[in-house]
Amino acid sequence: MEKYMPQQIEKKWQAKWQESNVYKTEMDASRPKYYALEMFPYPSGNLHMGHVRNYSIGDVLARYKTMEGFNVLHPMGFDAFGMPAENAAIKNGVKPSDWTFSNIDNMKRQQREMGLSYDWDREVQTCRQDYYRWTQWLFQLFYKRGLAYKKKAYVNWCDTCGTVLANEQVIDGQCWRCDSVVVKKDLSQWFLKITDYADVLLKDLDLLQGWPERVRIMQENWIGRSEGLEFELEAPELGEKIAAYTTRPDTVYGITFLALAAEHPLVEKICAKSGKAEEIKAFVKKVQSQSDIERTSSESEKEGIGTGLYVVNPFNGNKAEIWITNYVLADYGTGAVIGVPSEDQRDWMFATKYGIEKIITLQPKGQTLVLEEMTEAYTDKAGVLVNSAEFSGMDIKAAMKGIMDKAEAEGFGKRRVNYRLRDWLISRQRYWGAPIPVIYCDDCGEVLVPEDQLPVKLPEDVDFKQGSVSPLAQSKSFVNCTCPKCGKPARRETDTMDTFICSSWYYLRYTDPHNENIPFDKDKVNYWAPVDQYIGGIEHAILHLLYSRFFTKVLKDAGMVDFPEPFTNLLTQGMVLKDGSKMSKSKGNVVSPEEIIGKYGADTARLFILFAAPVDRDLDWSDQGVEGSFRFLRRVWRILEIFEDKIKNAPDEYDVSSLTPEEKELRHVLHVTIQKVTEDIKERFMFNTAISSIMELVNAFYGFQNSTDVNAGLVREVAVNLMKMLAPFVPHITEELWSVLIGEGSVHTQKWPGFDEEAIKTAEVEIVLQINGKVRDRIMIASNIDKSAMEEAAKANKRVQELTEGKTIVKMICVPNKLVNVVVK
RNA sequence: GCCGAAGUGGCGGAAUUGGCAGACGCAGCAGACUCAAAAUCUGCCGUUGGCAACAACGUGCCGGUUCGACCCCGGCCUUCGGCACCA
Repeated sequence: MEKYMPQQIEKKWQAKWQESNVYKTEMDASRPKYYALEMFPYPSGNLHMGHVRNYSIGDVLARYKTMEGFNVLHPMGFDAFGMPAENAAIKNGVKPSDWTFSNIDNMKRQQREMGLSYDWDREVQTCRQDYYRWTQWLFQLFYKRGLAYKKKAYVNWCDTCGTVLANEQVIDGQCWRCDSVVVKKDLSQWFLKITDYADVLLKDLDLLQGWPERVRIMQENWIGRSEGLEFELEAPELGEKIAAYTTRPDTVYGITFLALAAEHPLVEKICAKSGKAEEIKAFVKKVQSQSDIERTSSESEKEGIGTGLYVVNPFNGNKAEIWITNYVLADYGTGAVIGVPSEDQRDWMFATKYGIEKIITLQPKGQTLVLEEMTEAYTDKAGVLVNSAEFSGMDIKAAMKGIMDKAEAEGFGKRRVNYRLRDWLISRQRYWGAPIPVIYCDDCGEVLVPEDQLPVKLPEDVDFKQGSVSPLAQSKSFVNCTCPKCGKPARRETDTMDTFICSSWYYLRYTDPHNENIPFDKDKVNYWAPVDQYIGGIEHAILHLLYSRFFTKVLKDAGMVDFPEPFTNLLTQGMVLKDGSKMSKSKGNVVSPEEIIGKYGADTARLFILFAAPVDRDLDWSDQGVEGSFRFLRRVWRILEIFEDKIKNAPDEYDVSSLTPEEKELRHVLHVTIQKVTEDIKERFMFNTAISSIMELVNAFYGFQNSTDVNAGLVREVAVNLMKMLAPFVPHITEELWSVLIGEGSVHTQKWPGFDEEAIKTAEVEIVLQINGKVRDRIMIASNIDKSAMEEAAKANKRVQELTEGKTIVKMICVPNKLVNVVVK
């Protein structure tokens, strides 16, 4: 055998695998399937270590499941629409498509150099017409089902990106991509009605037992369900009823004002009637000029302006002044909030600031609150109602029920569930995305582009000069069209879709990527999907994972898939850090995968990244650690080289009973390792400990490096299983060793090894002897002996005798094959 | 503020169901091989005391349960992540 030369053998095997198409998968209803999926990347141009980690984890699973006998689907593709391509066009004059495709080519090359077992025939690229045609088709499906609509609304606008953003894409009031401060704009935009599915998206989180709990909790919080009462308060001077929503109906007798959002639809009418029109308008203008950060920070000052107009509390006929405020959100509940200063801290501060009356309607048990002595609201949800007409004297629970019943009986209110989740704003005023397939006609209004005319293609005659808003709007050939209904001249929608739409269904397209008639065949999708194991970063906990769940539920309702959830199991990998912080160009701590692979080979890179930390924890990159992984592979190579002749010439079957005690011990270690590695991969995703136990096996193997007369059958057994167990982690070196030493077939198509129960058993075990819980000695005893025999062995021990002399043995605790604890006084 | 996760040697981490704390690796130290170095192989490697056998201490802090606690319970501290005027 020659020296271990990773670069040579890796290139060789990558070429062979590609040539023989070994990773191609076909549907086969007679075999159990396994769908392993890593989140597809944005084609930024180069893989980073996060990708390497992501794909290494997925590849181990895919290869392992294949060896276990599953029909494994393991595809890869590119989330290829988006701003960076367009920015490159603006900056360098490159066409977004050229920029994207050349980046894809480079990243695919890098992925191939990692030795990943993808079925490249199934690749999808969301920016290609054969894909976005179906993205548009799905948009129309949503439209036809009443789930896509256009409305004028105050939306998030990023000036730097020149486009609107979804709520999920605003992080701390800033654009998720460029960190610019997001402002509100009143625009007419397309939305998907994800709120229709809020309830089921929340409820079905229970089905996702294979997801990390924290991700489920994050989604639960994001959806934010609350129950309460919505009721109407009459405003006689306006001739209107104003609806308000509260989760504390028990406090309604304490209402002393009504707070409206600055964007509330009645603000204009209020101005007309109030006599303070100019002041109110000035206040509203000031509020709207504030950024989201200023407006939504809980520390920021609550401000408002009294309108002099009032509403009537329908429960007790009390008058309450209407205030316009900076803290009520227009798009949650009804945009109007009852003010109950004595039982809500924010209302308390607001009322104190503006001299608004406070009424106590709730008293804690065994205590009497007096307004003059209070310095803050009483917000505990416990106590007895006072000043609340027929509800006085009731506890909160009874009062809540009674008050809501009353509102419903008298017809001015209704129980209601509210969600924090808002509809998904999907319009983007950008070029490099899937055009929204809608036409506007002066006579017919909003018309869908007929299905046989899909895709609505992106035009080529586009000007990307910086600052130009919505490049598509400038392409006359794109905008001008005829109405599919009446044939008159019409205009095309010039907005494209949020790229998160493209990524909300790609995992379904992989099951049938070349279908030209429908997005995917029902039989195929129901065979392969849902994804058995999805792997990706925690940063998608809400965005992509919530949108994909929504899509799947709509497609299920449309009869296109039979399953309610797209991803049965989710693994959220940790980040790859260097020197304790995230790798970034600005910090200058980036380690390039290409460089590492060039120096040590892909196997070393994969091994290190899987060994250095558990998959779900952050991993600190260590150049010395990489050296260690490389050393281990050389060590494997060398021990097999030492035994080359024995391995090649030994039979597969041999007489195990003829082994020496030392050889039996090696065989014991082998089978314990098989058991441990199998469990670590299959049950626990603990690849780091799986690798460490393989290292222990190799260490044990080295104990025989100078034993020329060691049993050849055993050596072959150890070598064969060592190669098989390492194969999912380091596919190239194991394939090379397999071809040299075994010769037949590929290591990757071998059956995953089982372990021999007999070999795992041992005649003797070491047990610990404790006195009062402290370890005092260790002895070898026969395994699986009964309790009394263990006690006898402990009592016979010299150390135990010495240390218990003159003391009384209270009791003895025996744990089979582990320990005896002698309790003495 | 609310919700969640984590805290173990010089470092990454292990201990799967309450049962030997520190597997495996990195770094370090020593030996073998070598003219020498590198590479490789072998051994040592939590702290303190001791020639040693061994003893005491030790999993963020304080307390509890237990024969026995990194693990369970109560109360804190620190770090990280998510949400944050949602009425």
